[in-house]
Amino acid sequence: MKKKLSKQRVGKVIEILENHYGDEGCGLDFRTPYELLVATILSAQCTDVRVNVVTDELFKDYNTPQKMLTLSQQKLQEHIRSCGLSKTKSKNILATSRLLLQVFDGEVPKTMEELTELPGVGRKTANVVMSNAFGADAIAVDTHVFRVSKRIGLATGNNVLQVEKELMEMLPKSYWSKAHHWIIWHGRRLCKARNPECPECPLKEICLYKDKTVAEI
DNA sequence: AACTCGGGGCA
DNA sequence: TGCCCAGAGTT
Repeated sequence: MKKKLSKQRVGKVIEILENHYGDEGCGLDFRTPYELLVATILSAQCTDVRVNVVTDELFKDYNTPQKMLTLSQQKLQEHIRSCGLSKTKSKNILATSRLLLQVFDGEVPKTMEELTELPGVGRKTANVVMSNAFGADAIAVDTHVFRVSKRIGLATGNNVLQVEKELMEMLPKSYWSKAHHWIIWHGRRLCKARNPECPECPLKEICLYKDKTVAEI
């Protein structure tokens, strides 16, 4: 039996998150489509803070497919070492850059189908590019968004597709991008997968998950 | 659905 | 030391 979601409640949750976080934690949405694509590939199993440190340096000289391909895989691997999984990621970034030049005329494609064809680009990365770079009607659901949305009562689904659909239904489109950031930031800072800091949480009065000390989601 | 990739931050 | 991290690909 699914719990019913109320738009009124959702509005309250978003209002609280906005007042609490505002412009904090505006991670990966300020780059060009290519930079955003590369940064998001790098973000797998790695915190946004580390991705930003690495890409701030990397993109000074290598912010297009052409420039990226002047790097050997070995050299790129050294640049992105601290993001982890650097062997796979460097290989995928170079293969993707090659495909962009050979198949997509040097541009980042604008459909989910084409994006997910690129090596190292899965549903989540494609979604981030579609929504953040091209303003498409999409909300990227990662582990934080999935967990936090369910805890604070923005979604009830049991997979990312359901949660994505619910969030798009429950949130005004003008808030999709901002809400996405707030939810992720909240998941990093307080609503952590394990040992969430509920006493510090601005949502503790209305959260469905309050007072839990062990993660169940 | 479960497993692997992986270096660095933090307890 | 051991655990964890804005996922993707393979089996």
